[in-house]
Amino acid sequence: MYRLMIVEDDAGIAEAVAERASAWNLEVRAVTDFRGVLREFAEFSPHILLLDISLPFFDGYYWCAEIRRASKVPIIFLSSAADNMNIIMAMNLGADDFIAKPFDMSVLMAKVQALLRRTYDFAAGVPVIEHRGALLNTADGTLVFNGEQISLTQNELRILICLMENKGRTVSRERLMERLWNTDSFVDENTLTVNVNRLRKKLDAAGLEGFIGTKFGVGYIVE
Amino acid sequence: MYRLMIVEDDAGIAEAVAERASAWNLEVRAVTDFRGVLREFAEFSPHILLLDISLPFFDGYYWCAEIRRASKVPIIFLSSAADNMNIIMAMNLGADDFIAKPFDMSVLMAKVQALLRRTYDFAAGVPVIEHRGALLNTADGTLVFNGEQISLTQNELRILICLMENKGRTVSRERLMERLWNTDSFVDENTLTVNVNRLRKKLDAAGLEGFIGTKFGVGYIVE
DNA sequence: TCGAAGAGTGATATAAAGGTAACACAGTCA
DNA sequence: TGACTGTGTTACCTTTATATCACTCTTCGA
Repeated sequence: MYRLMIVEDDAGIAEAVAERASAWNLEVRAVTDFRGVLREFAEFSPHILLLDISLPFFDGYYWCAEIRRASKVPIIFLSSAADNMNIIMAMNLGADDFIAKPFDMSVLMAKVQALLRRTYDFAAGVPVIEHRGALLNTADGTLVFNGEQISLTQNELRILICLMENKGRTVSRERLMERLWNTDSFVDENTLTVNVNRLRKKLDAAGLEGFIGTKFGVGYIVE
Repeated sequence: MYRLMIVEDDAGIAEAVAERASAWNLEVRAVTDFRGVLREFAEFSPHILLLDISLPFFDGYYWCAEIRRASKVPIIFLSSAADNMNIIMAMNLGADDFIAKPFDMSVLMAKVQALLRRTYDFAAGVPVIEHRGALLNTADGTLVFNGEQISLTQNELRILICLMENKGRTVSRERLMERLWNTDSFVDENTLTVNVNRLRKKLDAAGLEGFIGTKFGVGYIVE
């Protein structure tokens, strides 16, 4: 089951989208704290994100840029200011689509489906990332390798998702910190180290030695 | 270099797109045989496909469905018939986006780039410098040559970036000193020598002998 | 209410990177 | 050629980044 997160200050629209998306069998979270978007994003870890541009406190462009620092999650902008400049700006910030308000709900849903399909592979109905024969199901947070199931904690799962979403590339410790604990609560840097360590132990025990590599002075990598 | 294929019977549009896409460093094929779309598709094997809906012989929906039987290539529809029903239909056929005619060329290009990025991984966009077949990934400090990966330390990376950005020109030791240690802390001049030495050893070991040359009394050069 | 699991903290251990000094070697010029 | 200066090489030491371990605190359910 895919998770959809919507950041939209018009409660009417947010509600309508939520209702319709639920009908499409999507789990929906409508953000209401427009200062804590990053925290909610990290918590909910959606498979797709709908972003309004005009928001209280910070605008959609800001959140898009922030989120793109740590995640490749598909992003669709929803905005009444749908002139060419805004569209181009959004795309350059890493957005995947741009829908003008008011929009037809069926069109939105069709685009959401298309983007989910594009991102999480055509055939599979489940968002699964594979590497070295290990299958990470990002929907329910299970890792399967060699027929055995490795159970991960929240923290371990988030770390692994972030690394596997970016496999082949180094993910900085800073990014992981942001993704796990969003700046409001000050968490020791070492806590990340410890959590990576715990994750590695589980992977090792399952026969996945060296699954997570260290790039000294930079971060971690799965490759 | 990505290949873009456009299926469009208005030669003016096709040409304009081809021109603009070339400027974006895309290889372009404009289909002219509207019965042999599949053959041309197979021949050219594009990374992305732009499809008009109203075409001679068969319409864009037909080709989209045909192509989707064998390929997951990203498809963007271009059409003047951009009502909701058409959009939904296109998306359900496996399209990735739908752009109404007439369209702004910059918007089209932004969407093409976004879709290529989404489909062929975000890696494109990471600043990479090339020389003598060696690729320097400035984001995570790795140098790839002959299939093997050389990991560099912070200092080594900075030196190499500075030299490769100025390839063909001699970079003074003074300038490297400035770039590595920002004047506030007084660092021995020899430290630079040592770091260059360490970098050279890694390059030599990877088969890149003489990658960094010395200009006696001036500085270092990559050429 | 007890115990197990998850999560954060601090202390300490280890490994990697960076800096320094001593000396060797190479270009330059009288 | 020999003195001088710039650069290369090596060994050693300091600093910093990461790993590991032991402990605490919280939550949650039996």
